[in-house]
Amino acid sequence: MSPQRRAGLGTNQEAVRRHNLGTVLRHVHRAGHISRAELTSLMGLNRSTIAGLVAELESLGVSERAHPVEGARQGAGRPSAGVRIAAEGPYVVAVDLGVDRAVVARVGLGGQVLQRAQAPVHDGGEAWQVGASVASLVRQVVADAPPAAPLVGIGISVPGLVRRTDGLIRLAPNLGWQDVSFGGIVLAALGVDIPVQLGNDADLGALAEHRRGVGVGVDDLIYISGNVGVGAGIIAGGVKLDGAGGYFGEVGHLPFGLAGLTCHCGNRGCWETEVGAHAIAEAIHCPADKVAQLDEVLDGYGEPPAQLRATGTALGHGLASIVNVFNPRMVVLGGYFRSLYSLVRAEVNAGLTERTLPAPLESVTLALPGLGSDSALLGAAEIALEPLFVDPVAALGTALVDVRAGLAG
Amino acid sequence: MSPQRRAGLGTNQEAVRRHNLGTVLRHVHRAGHISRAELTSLMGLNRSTIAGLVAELESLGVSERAHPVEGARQGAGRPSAGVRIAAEGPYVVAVDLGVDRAVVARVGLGGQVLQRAQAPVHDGGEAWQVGASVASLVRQVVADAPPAAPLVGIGISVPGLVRRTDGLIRLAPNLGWQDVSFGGIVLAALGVDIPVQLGNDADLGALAEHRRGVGVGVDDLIYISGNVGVGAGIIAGGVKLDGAGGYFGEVGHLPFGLAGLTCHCGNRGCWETEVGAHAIAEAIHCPADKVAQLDEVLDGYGEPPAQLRATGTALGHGLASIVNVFNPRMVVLGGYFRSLYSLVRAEVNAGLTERTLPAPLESVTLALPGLGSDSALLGAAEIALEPLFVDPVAALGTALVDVRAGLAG
DNA sequence: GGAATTTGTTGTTCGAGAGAACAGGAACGG
DNA sequence: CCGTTCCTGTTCTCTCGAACAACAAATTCC
Repeated sequence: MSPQRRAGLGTNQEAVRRHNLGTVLRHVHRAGHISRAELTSLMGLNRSTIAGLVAELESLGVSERAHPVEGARQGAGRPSAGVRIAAEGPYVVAVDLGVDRAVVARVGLGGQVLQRAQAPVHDGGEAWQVGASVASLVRQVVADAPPAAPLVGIGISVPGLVRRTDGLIRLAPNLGWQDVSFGGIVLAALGVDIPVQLGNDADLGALAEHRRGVGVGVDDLIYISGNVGVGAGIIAGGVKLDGAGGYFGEVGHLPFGLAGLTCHCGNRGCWETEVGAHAIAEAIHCPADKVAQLDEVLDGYGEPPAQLRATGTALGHGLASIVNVFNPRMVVLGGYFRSLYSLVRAEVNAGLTERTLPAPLESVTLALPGLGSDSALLGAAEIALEPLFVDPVAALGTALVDVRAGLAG
Repeated sequence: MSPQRRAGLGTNQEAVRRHNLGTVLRHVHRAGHISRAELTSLMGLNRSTIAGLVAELESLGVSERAHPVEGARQGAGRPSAGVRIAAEGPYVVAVDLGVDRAVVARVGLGGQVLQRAQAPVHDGGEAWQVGASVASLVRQVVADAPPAAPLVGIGISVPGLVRRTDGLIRLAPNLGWQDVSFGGIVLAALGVDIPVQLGNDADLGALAEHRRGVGVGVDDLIYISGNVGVGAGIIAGGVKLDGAGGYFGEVGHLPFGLAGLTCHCGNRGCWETEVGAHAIAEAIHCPADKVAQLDEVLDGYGEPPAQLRATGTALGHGLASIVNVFNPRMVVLGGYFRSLYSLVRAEVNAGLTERTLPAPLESVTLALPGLGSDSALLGAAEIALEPLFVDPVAALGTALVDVRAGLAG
């Protein structure tokens, strides 16, 4: 699931080709439209080698020749031909499973959302019901796709703990799920067998912001997600961290709460009891049935009341500990923290500065997501696309070619 | 400093050879004595390719042909010739800078300590004084080395924050240092210019235990070091985490302390105020001048007094949070925690079990260091050896060949 | 003792990237 | 307006490293 290669293996020449082909595609995916000259300098390979790789990608139907990139290089010399994602190229389906709604999108190489659909998800719905409605959304989203374009896979963002090895949803408290094989359920509802990847919403938010959001070029970042529960996704050295089981970054139960309130996990003083959605909702007397739309409620405020300012300070203090431990260059505040931070920015910053050690403080920045509320969705797309960058030929081999017929059921 | 390759680069054929040669050497280093047949299956390369790589390593003088490995394979077939570290092969010097003493060792490929020396370090000593005495220890340790053997580099373990980019010691509270370029000081005292690597003691402990200690084969582990201050080194996915500046894993200032004692960092309730050496010393009425030997004091106890049992519970509770966040497969308790854990194992385990979430708890193990008190020292050796595994030819090129003459000053 | 099995060795093949030579296309300078 | 300069795409050849095949060597098993 992670892009890390197995350590200790040797490299044969087939692996070289695979890696280089995948890396070219990764660059095209990142930039959308890039010149061959840029590819040569980015990858440090010879012009002729790049030409061969680009030609192979074109023959695979994933990229196509394009006009030179606008405003690329100023000066003399022959302009370099562009490479861009093919119009009828491969795509994936991304699913963002929220507490109250599911968003499904068709996302092409390059990270563009080509089509989108959503539907409400009933609280406490059974997994197979949710799976059926997700499958129906998938069919909608895929209906207008070019017939020749292959479907590479499905990526699903889940608000809960996802086991790394097999994508099993171990625990999703806000969905009321435990040990649910949601990937299999969706595939069964669709009646196909294609690669499915699942991930935690905070992890995927971090991945998306790192690749396409405010965190582009930032190799050490943390994405804190407020989505009823509080979680973090961590990118360290440019790599998404998973932990032994896939549960890396569960910061919601760190005991930052001085009041010592009891948490649903059984312990006391968890950070979630201070800055979790339910805690905030209670503090500002927000009705319980609107907790899922807490960000909209917060956006409605002009001036923050004192309770929110105190929450902002608590958020800043908690972030200080997180920064001390993870030493990130950037912390992205996602979910309802996005709205909260806009309201009480001063308090959060003060709380952070007050408690962070000097060394980690000097290089860290707080930021809002560059992808708005689509972070997790686009992160789901990224993990579904990942096989293409590891081995384009193999990934296209397992892709679903005749999508309409395949999903007709 | 970290073994991660720069992302986005292409692989040319020169890089392939470099990588494969380094990987063979890495395996020989790890195993000490390994058969060529094992190398072929581990690396997935052809027999003849491995033969060529091994021949090159032999011609470089880093490995030599050996008898077949004892008790390797049972069954028919020609026994596979062994590969082992050359007797007069390259070595490094490892330095473990402690609070009260410096240990210096000559360490060969394969991780064997070939020679060792130590000297007390005066509390509050100036960096140049410490540097001079370290340099003198280095000369001792190198004196009996085979004259043909090259010195690849120096690795230094420091109890403090080390900046990743240049190895500057940003802050070492227990040495009273701030912004000290200790690597340069030692090199100047030696009068040579060879590669020097510095690292935090907990980080290096984690690295060593992962490669040569209890954590062999465990790709997600945490090493908690108790050395006056409390810190953690984290290996995730088989890679040591550094963070943006190199300060990843500073867990000593997480606010786990319910009593809310004031810490030297200015905040309240830091974990160090509960399980730090000074806190423990105070709790058991240990004289202040023996804090540096806290482990020996603890080893003197037969039955733990109540105060230590409470400390054990606090340690367990803190570890629970750490396990929740980092989701490791193993937690190694180093420094004086080694002695403490042996005394109050039950309390630590109970505290951990009580507060860890079910999912991360089910896969985690507490362990004692497999390398005793040499973890940080051997970790320092590992980072000094690392260049050899990235590019053996280049690393041997920058190595010091005529060591006696070079260090004669 | 012969068959089976596994490995080391040697020479050849194959494939991917590097490099050189040439052509194409634009900006620049006069 | 035209030649120069600069950079890039294209094509062909070269080089190098890994794979492959065939054979020899060394051990176990029957």
